Amino acid sequence: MQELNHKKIESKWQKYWEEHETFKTDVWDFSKPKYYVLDMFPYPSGVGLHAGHVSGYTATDIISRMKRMQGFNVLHPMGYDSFGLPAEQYAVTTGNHPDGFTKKNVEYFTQQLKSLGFDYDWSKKILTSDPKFYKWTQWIFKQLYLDGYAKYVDMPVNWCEELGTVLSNDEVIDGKSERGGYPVVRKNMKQLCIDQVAFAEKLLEGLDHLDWPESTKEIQRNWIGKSIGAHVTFKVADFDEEFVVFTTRCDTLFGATYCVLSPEHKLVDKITSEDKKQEVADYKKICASKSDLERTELNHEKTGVFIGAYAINPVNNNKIPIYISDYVLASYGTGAIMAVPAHDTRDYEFATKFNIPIIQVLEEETGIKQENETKKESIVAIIYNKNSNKYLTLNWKQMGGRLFIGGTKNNNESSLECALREIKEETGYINVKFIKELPRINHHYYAKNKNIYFNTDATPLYFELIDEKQVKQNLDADESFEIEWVDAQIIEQEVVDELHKKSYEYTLNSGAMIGDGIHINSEFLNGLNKKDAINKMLEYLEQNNIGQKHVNYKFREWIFARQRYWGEPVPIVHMEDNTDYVLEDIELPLVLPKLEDYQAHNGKAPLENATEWKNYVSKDGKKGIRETSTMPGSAGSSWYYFRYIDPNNDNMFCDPKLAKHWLPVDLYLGGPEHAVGHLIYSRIWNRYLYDKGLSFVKEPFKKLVHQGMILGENGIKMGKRYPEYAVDPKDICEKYGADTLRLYEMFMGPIEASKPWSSKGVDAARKFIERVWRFFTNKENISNSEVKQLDKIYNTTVKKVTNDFESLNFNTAISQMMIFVNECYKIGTCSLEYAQGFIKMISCIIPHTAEEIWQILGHNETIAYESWPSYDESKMVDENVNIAISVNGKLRNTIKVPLNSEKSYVEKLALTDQKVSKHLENKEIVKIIFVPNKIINIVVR
RNA sequence: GCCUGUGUGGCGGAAUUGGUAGACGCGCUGGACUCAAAAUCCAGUGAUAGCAAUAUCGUGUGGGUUCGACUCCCACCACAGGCACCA
Repeated sequence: MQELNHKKIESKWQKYWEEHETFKTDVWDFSKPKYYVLDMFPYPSGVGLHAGHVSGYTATDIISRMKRMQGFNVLHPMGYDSFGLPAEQYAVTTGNHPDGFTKKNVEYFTQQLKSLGFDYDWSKKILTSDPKFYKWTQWIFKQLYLDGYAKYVDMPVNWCEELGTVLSNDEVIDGKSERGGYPVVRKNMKQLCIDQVAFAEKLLEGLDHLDWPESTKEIQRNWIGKSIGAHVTFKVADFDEEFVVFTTRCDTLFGATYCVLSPEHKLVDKITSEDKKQEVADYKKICASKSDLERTELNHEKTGVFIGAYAINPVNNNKIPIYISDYVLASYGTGAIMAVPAHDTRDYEFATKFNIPIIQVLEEETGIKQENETKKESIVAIIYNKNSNKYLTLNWKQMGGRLFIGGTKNNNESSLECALREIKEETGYINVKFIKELPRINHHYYAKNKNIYFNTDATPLYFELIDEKQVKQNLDADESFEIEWVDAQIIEQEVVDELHKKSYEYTLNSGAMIGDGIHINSEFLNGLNKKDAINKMLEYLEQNNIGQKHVNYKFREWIFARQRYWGEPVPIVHMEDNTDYVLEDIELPLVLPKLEDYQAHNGKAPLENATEWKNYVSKDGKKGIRETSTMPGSAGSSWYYFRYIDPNNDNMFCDPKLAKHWLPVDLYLGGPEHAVGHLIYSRIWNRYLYDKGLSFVKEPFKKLVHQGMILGENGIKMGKRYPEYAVDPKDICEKYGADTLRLYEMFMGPIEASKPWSSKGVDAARKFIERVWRFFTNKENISNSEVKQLDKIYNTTVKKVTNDFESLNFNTAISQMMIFVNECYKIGTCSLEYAQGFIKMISCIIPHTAEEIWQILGHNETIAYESWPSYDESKMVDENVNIAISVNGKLRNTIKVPLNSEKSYVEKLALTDQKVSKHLENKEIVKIIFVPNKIINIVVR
């Protein structure tokens, strides 16, 4: 028997596959069902593959190998997302064109991927920075532009005057540029954008049908941020002006007591009163110098300025003040809101700070509504003692349990007066400090002592105790309770009355009532719940022409231009006559010119320096300047999955017949970090092409799986911080072989989980491969006749491995294969048939070793196209089966009985079993539960 | 704060239409082989008590449903990821 020499074997088979073009896919062969399995293509950095790449690529490799053996025509391609920052940096620092740098890295990457034995069809390799590829990136962009989805839009950006450039949010710190510390302001500028909002609804709808991780779908939904509401128009008092607000709660319009415009709102300057001009200008200045990040900072106390103008509430014609505040974002909705402090936490905060009236228009309802109720108004007073951290309660014992102070209002008495009176009468405390009034509650209850059903409008009030001073109580005859100070825990456990419980809950929240309830103070909405009231109000708004239903998205324009060199040139020319000209198809690709200086100076795009290149003269002699921004990194990756199918087509981005056959991608694997970037952009581009009839699927990626991170042996992310714990796949490959690395990474745990590296685990993987090698290359172990003892384990293994591979549970598939090998060792022999079946399965994970064993077993051809093993269910069941006997759910013994034994038979054995019967002594058997072939449970008393 | 996910031996991790918790691997212990070691093969290995048979406990915490709960329900805690004044 020969030694397992991984270096020899691996290079031998890699050479074989390459020479025989084993994995070349004939995309025009439609005779077999297709299977398209795709990895997120890497950025070809100089450092090469890391351990995380290997786990993802091995997973798709296993699937593609299995599918091929199952008779699918498999497409498993690889390429490089080769435009982008590191190559740009290289150009800037060395002054060399990034092309060579990229080519070198691509070569290094490809060689590494080949050394891992992945079954990529390298004839389909693509590079996004290759003019042959980006010709079509430009072409698709052109279609987007011609169809109006790509356009120049005026939008607010972070502008730094000194640097002369636009900065992204994370490049701005404390209102100053990260580099240089120059002031940054928000400014409107023309930007080349793609209107992704136009696809929002289709993107949301598409998510429902995708086999993707729920978390990723949720991230995309949040990102799109759909909210259904209404636009409502407010007129400005004393001006011939109006503004529109977006609200999801138009049912609360009667409670709108002020409006807020974002400081950037275009109406602000027009309607600000003379005496407020200075204050408003100052406030606007402060806001402009803040970045988005700062503006949305946590625990940021509300600020704002009254601008001296009033709006007219369109439903009741009330004059309400207009403020500006940075809690209203210019970029969301209409940049203006109606504020309903009673039912919105932020508005409540603002209103209490600026002493703006709060009108409650929704009341929660507690208790059960009855016929013939007596209406009344009442209060609930909650008193908190700061010093003891306790609340004052009245313990009514059998008469009603633990309550706060409650009482009915007298005529013309305010809630506060009533509360103070009741506190004094019932408890004798006189020095309490009023903190706040909480939302009113509509409560139904039955008063036993009076035999009356009441419906009370109850106002909870919150007080703090100033001192312990008490006067004599003044109780009615039917009032009998103990006064007790208790802590929050007791309140939560013992205050069960719905009204009092709810009142207490309100003390814990902000003063705004967000929940559902019935409308009050709202004229035609009174008595309706939230949903009905929204519908009725929408009807009213539309009838009276003051608003209409509106759907709003957080999703914004996708800025599609960067002031960088190493990206696709935008095929647009700004002509002398101020028109924009899009290049003809024949003028594509618009090739990126070489430059002497690749740096962006003063925020100007490097291509500004390409003087010759950027000056454009059309056939008929018209002059213009080319767009000098380049496309963002995500452009090429938004459609590359098309190009793999037809990489050399010069007439089209992809032949429609091929696109129709091969898409969607059946399995897409890559890191979760692309959840909202690449994975949304790809869906948008595909959806656009679908609507245009150029793609034939609504969604490009049918099933998506994210591979988890491989952590260092210390459980921390590999990287610069702990270089001693970083693992380079190259070293493992060298020392243990690619097969060991592949097997180990698949055995570590579930593919989606992040898991720590273990060098012991690598040893174990190598050990298992050697164990397989030793057994199956030893001719004495392989029998030409059947080995019946292996029937059950073999068939079970084939079934489990097949299913586990299919669902990407590679760790459990491997463990099952280990069980099979253990069994082979135990028995000492294995039939040729089973040995071959086993080697076929494991060849997906350790292809080099498996090919070699396959050859030793007597084959001349590659194992890659052998048919996948099948299994026989009937051979998977034993004649006998173990049944667990439990007494009151506790396991007492297991017995072996014939398969499908009757209950009566098992019951008799169970009851007379020695180990079991002693647990039955002196007990009465209540019942016996029997699950065939599994368990029998005897219930005793 | 909100959304999503996770929580099981010394470690990586199995097991969910509710039915023998801890598969498989690592580590550890013992045995065989060997002059010896490595490698290999075999056996054992959740905790506590006990010589043992065995008993009790045990899937983040506390309750609940059930003959029976890692699995279902309620509340809470911890960690990870995402969003965050989105009207």
